[in-house]
Amino acid sequence: MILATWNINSIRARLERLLAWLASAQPDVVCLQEIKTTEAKFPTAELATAGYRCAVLGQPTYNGVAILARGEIANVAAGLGEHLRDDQARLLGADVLGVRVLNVYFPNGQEVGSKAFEYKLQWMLALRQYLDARLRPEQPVLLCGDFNVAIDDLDVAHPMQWAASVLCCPPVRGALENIRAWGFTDIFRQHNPEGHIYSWWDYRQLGFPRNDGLRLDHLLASAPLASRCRWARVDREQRKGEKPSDHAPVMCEFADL
DNA sequence: ATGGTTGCTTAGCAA
Repeated sequence: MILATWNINSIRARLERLLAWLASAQPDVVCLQEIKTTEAKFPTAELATAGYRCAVLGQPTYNGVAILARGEIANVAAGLGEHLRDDQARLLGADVLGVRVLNVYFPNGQEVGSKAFEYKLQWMLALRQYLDARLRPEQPVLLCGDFNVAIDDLDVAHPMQWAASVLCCPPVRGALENIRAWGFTDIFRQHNPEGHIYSWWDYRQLGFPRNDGLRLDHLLASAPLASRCRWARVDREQRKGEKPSDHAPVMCEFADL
């Protein structure tokens, strides 16, 4: 099974690119973030024609996540439930090919010390509580999406410039370690231990041409799933050309699924 | 320190 996670930064602005990429990359499962639209305006028909079923958690203008799959999508669950009650569309869980897939779009946090930053830390703590309450690390679980966190300095082209930012600062990295400690392996890092492979480049300041990027989009797998991972890579081609998202897809393959 | 770019929605916010 080939799975991808991609912050597409508006699915309606990127639909033609998405359809062309699905046809060439041939993923079985795709987790999208920042679809920036509602269920009603989601291009369900176009994706069905391309061979994908969709589970969508939408919101006007901001956020929004969706899971696309060639097979059945079952037991769809939206949000963090009792662990964090709000109206931001940031988490969608579903069973796909025997895997519990959790598609996440973490809050960015804007500035350290801001209300948005406090919300980010609260959201991350609630995610750990959600995992504790609903799932077991002995199950095949994949937590993937845009985490808005660079796990360590191997995920950052210029670590000094970002050390104090909402993407890298110690409280945020600590909150991510708390989530990882539930029972996840960073399967991308496992297969790319040298680091310095990025998934996001700012639109400004020639971020991509300079490869001034960060790895913010992650694939975290529980042990029984991590052991099946054959490879993981970033599809940098999708950051090139006309009107790219500021993120590239991160992909992996699992054996025997 | 600020601004640089993009998308949604149409001025300002979020990233």
